[in-house]
Amino acid sequence: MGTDRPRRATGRRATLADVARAAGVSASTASLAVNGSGPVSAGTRERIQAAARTLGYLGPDPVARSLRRGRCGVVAVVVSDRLGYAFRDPMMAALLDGLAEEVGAVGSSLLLVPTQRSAEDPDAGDADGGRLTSLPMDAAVIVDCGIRSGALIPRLLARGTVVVGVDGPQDAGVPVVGIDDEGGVQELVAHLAGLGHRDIGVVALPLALDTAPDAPGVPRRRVAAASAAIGALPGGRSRLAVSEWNAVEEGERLAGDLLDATPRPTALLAHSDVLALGCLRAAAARGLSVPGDVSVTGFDGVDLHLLQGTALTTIEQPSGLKGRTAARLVLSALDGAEPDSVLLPTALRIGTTTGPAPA
Amino acid sequence: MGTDRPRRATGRRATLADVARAAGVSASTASLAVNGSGPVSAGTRERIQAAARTLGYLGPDPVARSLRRGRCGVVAVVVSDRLGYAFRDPMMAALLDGLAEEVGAVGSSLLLVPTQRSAEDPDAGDADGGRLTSLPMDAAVIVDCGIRSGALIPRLLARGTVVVGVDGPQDAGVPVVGIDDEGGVQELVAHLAGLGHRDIGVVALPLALDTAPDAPGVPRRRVAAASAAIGALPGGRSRLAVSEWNAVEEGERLAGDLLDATPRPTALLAHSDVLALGCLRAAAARGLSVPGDVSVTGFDGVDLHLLQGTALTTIEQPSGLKGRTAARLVLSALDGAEPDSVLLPTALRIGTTTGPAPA
DNA sequence: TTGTAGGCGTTATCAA
DNA sequence: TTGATAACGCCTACAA
Repeated sequence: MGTDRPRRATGRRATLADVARAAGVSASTASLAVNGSGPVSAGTRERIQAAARTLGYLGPDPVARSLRRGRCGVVAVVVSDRLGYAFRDPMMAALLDGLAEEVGAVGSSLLLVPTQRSAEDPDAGDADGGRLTSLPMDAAVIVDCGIRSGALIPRLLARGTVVVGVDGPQDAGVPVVGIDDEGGVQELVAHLAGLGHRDIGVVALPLALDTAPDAPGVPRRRVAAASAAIGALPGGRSRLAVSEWNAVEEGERLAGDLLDATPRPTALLAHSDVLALGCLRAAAARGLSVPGDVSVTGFDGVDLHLLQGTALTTIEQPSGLKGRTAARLVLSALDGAEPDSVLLPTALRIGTTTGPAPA
Repeated sequence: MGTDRPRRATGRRATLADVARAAGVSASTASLAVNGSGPVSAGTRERIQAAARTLGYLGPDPVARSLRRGRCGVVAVVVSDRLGYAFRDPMMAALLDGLAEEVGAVGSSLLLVPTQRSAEDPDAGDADGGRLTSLPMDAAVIVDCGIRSGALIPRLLARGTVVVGVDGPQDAGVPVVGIDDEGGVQELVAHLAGLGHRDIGVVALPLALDTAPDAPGVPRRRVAAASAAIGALPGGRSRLAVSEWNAVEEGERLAGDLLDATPRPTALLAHSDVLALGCLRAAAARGLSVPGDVSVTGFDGVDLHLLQGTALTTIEQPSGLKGRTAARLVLSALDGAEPDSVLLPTALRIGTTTGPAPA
């Protein structure tokens, strides 16, 4: 457009300089008065405040202040581009809630940054479309489950942005808040094995959105752990179905495929509660009883609000705490510390969806 | 671990001026080259790019650019402080998805701003804790359902921020994307009345978080419409239970109270699908069959992933479209237009949770 | 207690 | 095609 006038036609908004001029003081004094950040005599302060009111001055411009201070009060959260699905996962809801609570306590807010849709080459330099690095932010939290991080993290770090991972990535030089995924899967398999299950269908989180194979993220870690644990059972057999995204519909579709196979697996081990809910629906749609005909396990321990006293057997993880912990790592890194990664505890929660393998 | 101190270790990050100096050109030319926003000779461009690479220049600083341009590429979404619950509402998920999609198309992102927790006086000047007006943003989308807006909107407008409402507030001088709440409730009541229901329990969204009574938001509008419509039935009787927040647990608690009363209402009209799910759970917990003993209706038309072929009777509203529409209003207002409010269509969807009133 | 000076990093304007 | 200049609005040493 060319006109050097970013503002509205109605004349510009009052600025601190205007206030200072009107009050007959210098801009620096006005700044002190407005921010309460220095000694100002009562009379001067009042004159300044009066001038501010008269001119309709609404406080310092956030952008200008950010430029000057080097901080803008924004923490980015990099999530899957499938926002609609990401938000429908109660585990993500709790995570965001925890994050927002902690960063909000210091006056910062969360900037939601979906990864680019349909990034062909995840390792391309602009896997993030250049967008992430052109938005104002003090720090970025990478929620690894469902993210192709590509060259994102190095670029953010080079910029001086604080980066914290959730559930990954490992070995990227950033602190990560995570859980023992492998341990959790092993517990589930052991539980099923104890009930006599040998033929287990695995409904996995989307591998396509995982980090690179050599630095596996949540989906690959859980898949590998499940294959290994099931394969180690005497007579153990696992069949893998990989979802396109973490959604109930996907769980239902994949579980349907697995349950229609012959012989039918006696248990389904889903890698999220959301996928597990889909498994339950698939079983119900086929008239199969749970756990009579087939056992189902999830992972996350969120409240799915299942009807009639059904409780999912799952691995509980502290999602809200995860968010709060990630926020604390962010804040301490912004304070100049170099926080270490954190591993949070999980627990097997046995519900009503697992039982003895049918004969 | 390791040596990741890309920040202050070697001094400041490379700036455009550094690149220009290294390439032996002026800052303005460097800017043109870096942004591709003007005529630069091939040779000069290459020298500049080489210098940028050498110095590790990563592109313009977003904050400085924002200050200069007067735009920062951030659209705030003001939501209930109960983020954990807000996000667990599939209707909010769809709304955010739609919003993110449209604003993302022009390179902007969403800034999540929860309203202040426990604001005593919603009309106080700093009902937003001063936070909203101290964060960088080009526009704000106020999701009215569950928000005390207080003095927020006037303050944002005074700042020159574009403001768009979703579901309200009416008459605040900002364009609003909404639906016909009253019409929807009336359709539901008519449907129930046609099935013989006269004694109807109403499970309402949190009024406490509503806008001022004289400019009612979604909760009050739906409550008023329900009272009026039920009261207009011959022999019609309504009982009201108001939730503290929009969550399944709340619906369950309130529906429990209503169902335990004598005489028991023959139908529950919940003002959101999430609350309705709670109603279904409460009925199940009491061994009441739906719709045999009690009918249940919701509002929103989201997919609750109910088990076993249960489908909620509800009012469908186009949540994703709502988000996309709000985004379009934002973008056109940022372009200098003065967009009008939009009313989106709804439709009654009859499921399996409503049936004839028991004798 | 107040004012002066300088700069945060970028980009629009205009002249060369 | 390039460069000099001037903001954008604010804040903080430092000086008075």
